[in-house]
Amino acid sequence: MTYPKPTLAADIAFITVHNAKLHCLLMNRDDATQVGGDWALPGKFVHEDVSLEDTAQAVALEKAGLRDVYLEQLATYGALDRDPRQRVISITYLALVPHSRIQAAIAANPALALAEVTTRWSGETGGQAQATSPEHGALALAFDHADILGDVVKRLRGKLDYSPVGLELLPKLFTLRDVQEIHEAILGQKLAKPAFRRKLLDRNLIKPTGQKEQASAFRPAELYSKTK
Amino acid sequence: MTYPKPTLAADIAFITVHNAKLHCLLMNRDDATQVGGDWALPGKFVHEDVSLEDTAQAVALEKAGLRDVYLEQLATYGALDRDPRQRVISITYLALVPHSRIQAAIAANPALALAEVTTRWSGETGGQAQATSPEHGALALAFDHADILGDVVKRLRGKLDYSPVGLELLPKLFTLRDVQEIHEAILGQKLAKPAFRRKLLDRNLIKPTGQKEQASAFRPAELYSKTK
DNA sequence: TTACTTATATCCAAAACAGTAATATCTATT
DNA sequence: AATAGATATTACTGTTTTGGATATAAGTAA
Repeated sequence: MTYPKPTLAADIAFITVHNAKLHCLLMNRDDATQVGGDWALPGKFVHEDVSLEDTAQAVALEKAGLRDVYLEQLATYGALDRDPRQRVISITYLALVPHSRIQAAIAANPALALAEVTTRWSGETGGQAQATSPEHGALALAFDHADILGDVVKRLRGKLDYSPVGLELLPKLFTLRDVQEIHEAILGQKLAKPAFRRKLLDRNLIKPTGQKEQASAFRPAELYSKTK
Repeated sequence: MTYPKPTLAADIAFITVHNAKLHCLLMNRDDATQVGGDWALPGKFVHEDVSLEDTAQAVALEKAGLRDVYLEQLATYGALDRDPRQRVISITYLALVPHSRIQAAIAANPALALAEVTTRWSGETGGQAQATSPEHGALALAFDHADILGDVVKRLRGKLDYSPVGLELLPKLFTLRDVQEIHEAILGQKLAKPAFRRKLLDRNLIKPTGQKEQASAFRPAELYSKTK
């Protein structure tokens, strides 16, 4: 059977938390025709002989120099006019990466920027997200990537309710405060410390290591690691 | 840019609850080459000039004669060898349809069958699902459709925790028992009646109509409708 | 009218939750 | 060495939520 096939792309939202704020890695588009915004999620086309997962990992490696990132499929976007030049269907992935790893990627590639992600809505319905970076200010997002980023935030918030989310965003050893900071950044609101501690520890997903936080100005917190 | 594009399909899991059991609409494949199983989720190829949502609704209309079904995107499956004949990437949708509507579809198309869906696993990880119909017994599922059905069940169960799921599976008027039966079918376990009532009513997603159930052998229950 | 079945409302104990306060521990300063 | 300051950790308490059981109401059928 032969018929006009649409073009398929895999785009990735590399998410991290920095300074208690949610951030996403964005790429400056140096296309000759700047259609619909200068900044976009890193991505590449899906070829016939490469699996989706491999394509996504290839994006991570080629665009950000990252190996073995935590990936999770988000959704597939296929509106007819999402790219005004040609029909492109985008399979979007969510990548959770510790800030330390993202920093290395940015330093190596000047087209990349780490933008803070904020959302306009407050309820449950979702909506668009906005990206802002210290160097470039508000970033104009290409295609439907503002909608996608909105869905990213929605997914992250939804997962926090039932799932031990956020550990992928942390290094091997971390304090309870680090975890709380991540949850607060994703939810966009402060959480009560004792309640958060209890819920986290009761799930038995992290375990104390006996080691203490280094270079603390005051009493250092205990370091935890994932139970595996 | 030109490169070898993969083929894209939209497949739909039409889900309904019948006799307190979870069911899915499956289609008998009459291909000359019966590769990997006789039964599959209804689907069609995605064309360059049709949106994903429209393609999915077209599947509903062409294969099952259903208009305006409730659709929700599930996930996109793109393993290299999921179809041994050629590379096909499947964007899978979940459709929730009242049993009355499904029945009409089956009567009109002999290639269709409504199969009970059961899962082997019990925990959280997920896994494959099995399809059984009274006429054909255990159905051999094509491609990775057993995995997809497993993800369908997982998604449905996950949504029950936080969302008013199941109302799409019911007619306009329904009893609280109908809703509970749907939840029990999805979760695969019995629920306590008073607790279920409270949680459901406290969410204010359904409202009493003052009307009574018809043709009940004993005391008829009150009929409810969605609040909108 | 009575037995029977199911729907609906009421009640109580157990568990989960949130918020506040108290204590412990470490650093920096004097 | 002692103390103040800041933060981590634990302990306590009242409130809310949950689950299960029970009681009451409402309808059908004999």
